Amino acid sequence: MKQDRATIHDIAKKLNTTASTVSRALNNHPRISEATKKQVLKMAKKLNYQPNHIASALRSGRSRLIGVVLPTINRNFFSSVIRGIEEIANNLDYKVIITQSYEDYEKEVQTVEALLNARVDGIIASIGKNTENFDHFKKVLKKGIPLVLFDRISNELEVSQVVIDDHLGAYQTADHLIKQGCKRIVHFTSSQKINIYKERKRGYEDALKEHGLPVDPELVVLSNMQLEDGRQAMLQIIEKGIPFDGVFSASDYAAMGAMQVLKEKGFKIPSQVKIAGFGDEPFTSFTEPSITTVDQKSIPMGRITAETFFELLKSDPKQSVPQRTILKPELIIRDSSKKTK
Amino acid sequence: MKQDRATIHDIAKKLNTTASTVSRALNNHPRISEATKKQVLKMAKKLNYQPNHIASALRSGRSRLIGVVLPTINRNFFSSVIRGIEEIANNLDYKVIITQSYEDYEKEVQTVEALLNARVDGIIASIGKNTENFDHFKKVLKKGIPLVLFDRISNELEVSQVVIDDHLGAYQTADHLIKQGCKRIVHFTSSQKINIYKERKRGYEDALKEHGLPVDPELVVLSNMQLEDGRQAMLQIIEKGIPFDGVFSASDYAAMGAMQVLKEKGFKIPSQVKIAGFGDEPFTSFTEPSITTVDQKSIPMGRITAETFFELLKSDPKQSVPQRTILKPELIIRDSSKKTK
DNA sequence: CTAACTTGTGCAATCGATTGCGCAATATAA
DNA sequence: TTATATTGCGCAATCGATTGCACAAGTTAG
Repeated sequence: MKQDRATIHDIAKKLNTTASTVSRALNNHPRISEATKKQVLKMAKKLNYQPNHIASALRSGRSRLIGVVLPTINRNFFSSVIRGIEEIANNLDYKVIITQSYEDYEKEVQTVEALLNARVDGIIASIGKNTENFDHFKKVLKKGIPLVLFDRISNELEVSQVVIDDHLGAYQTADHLIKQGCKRIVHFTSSQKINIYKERKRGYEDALKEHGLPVDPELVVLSNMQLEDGRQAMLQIIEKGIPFDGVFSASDYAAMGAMQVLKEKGFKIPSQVKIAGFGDEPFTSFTEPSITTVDQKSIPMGRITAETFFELLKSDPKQSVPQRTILKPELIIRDSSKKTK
Repeated sequence: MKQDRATIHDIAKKLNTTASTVSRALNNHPRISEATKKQVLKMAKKLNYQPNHIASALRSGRSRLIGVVLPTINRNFFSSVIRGIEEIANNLDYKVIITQSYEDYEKEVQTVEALLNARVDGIIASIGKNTENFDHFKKVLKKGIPLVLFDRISNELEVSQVVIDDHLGAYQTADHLIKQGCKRIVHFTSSQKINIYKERKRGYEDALKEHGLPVDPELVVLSNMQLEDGRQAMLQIIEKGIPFDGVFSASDYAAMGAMQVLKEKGFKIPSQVKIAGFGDEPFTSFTEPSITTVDQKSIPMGRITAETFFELLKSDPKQSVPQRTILKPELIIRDSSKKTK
């Protein structure tokens, strides 16, 4: 009784019918009678039949696998997005394969290649920092394989994508700092080749202009925006004696670094200097003072990315137009930017 | 020329040989001559041949897929473990499918079932909080499919597993607090059905005994140990007027909650009360004061889990003995437990 | 020089499900 | 009642690679 794996043939044999009929019955094919379907289902249950997805994938060309490519998984933002993706995919009985590019171009290319070989039904990706050539993604598109990008995107690609409105998030944050009294706001950013940082910087500048404040390049510092980068950047500004009364960092980690240095140097936050970050990293609510930041809506972003993906999957690959979704970020005001008259 | 997907048959045709030979040549079979191998490789490159893993999986029974089951991916510990797992798996050209159980028993069972249907070559899992029946894992073992558990394990299962020495981590932490002068240490823990919390509590108690201090059940609070739970627990202790001079929480989040309440109530940390958590969440180094905690070695844990998995995969399923690896945790001493004479 | 291996390849079955086509039986239309 | 549709199901090919077995040619042993 225990021949572990029943196949559709086993079911067919027991029912004196053929595998074709069983297959169609299980897939709820309209040309199979209700009676037959019922029988098949019953026998399938009795034999504890479990479909072999591999066999199905080979013949049908649909593997029910999605490949996800991202820089690294152990960062709050990315793991939250994956959470959202997996949630939706799981409901539709799709499996999610995750791979990491470690911000390495070669690795990203290899990884995409490997996913194609695994015959995933489509790919969801967030582009690595150092990727400037997009042929590997173009290849995916050319093959007619669904591709959706999120957060880190490229305008070079005609592809569906989901991002937050980085410009708006940054604009609102800078606007908020200004309204709290800041006149000279330091901005930490990173390579302007990366869409999100370019947009955030633009948002910052637009807010300044809107309020008639000068846009001073001296106040803008480029780095990788890790904790240490934020510290160094802040130190430099202070040592150079550049006057400032606010810090808006495009990354929470760099904001934290800046805050540490400021506190060490005896600046009072928020009375002397106000601080805001970006990303709503969990730690921002636990610091002292807690850090004003922008919620990137990572879990919804994952869900919407997955939904976009599945719509693409359903649609005719030839005539579908890339969907571009822009989510609204949310400014989270905390103590680091409180007005102190 | 661009018939996108070349198969081994295409290669065979061009070379006037058969698919068998091509297959063997590509797999470096010893019975194929070097000359033939060279030719095949060359033609494969020329045709831009990409193996179809699905077809290979169907015939060979090896899918090169690993299923990973965990409560939720967007928690630092778990995403770090996955990072480690994916690193190793990727090197060996295996793909990692991740699934989340959301600490839900039914979901966990379904998920394991689904992974089996996807014909993964094996499963790596961390058991959900509410799982008390392990039949789904026993089934995996019975089928001879490699299974490795990490962190949240069960003694009911004869299975390979990778954990940290929770007892040691907790013992060292409690020992440290005592040496810093604590005499009455509150302990936050969770369901004692979960191995890690049981072990941590044991470590805490053993340290007390070792130093001749009483083990007072009044000082032990059970909860889910999220931020809010930590707050509530701390409030209760304070309101009940139970005397204490230290807090050792089996979770960093609850430690944070406790710290917030203590500060709100005017307690001085660490001079009046010393605090320690467990897990080395990123935020613990950013709080004020920074929180003493235990590094769970999540990325190495992921790597070792994967390595254990692949050894299991190589070995004869019938005669392999479960491997149990216990990693040494590392106590990270920060300001929240500094001695203040 | 013959028996016994070793080497190098080909044949054909196989993994398990899907699916285009064909056909009989039944239903509907005219 | 006859012509046309519709319904329900089986046949057999197919997806692309793997692999046990057979066998010819070349090697080695005795």
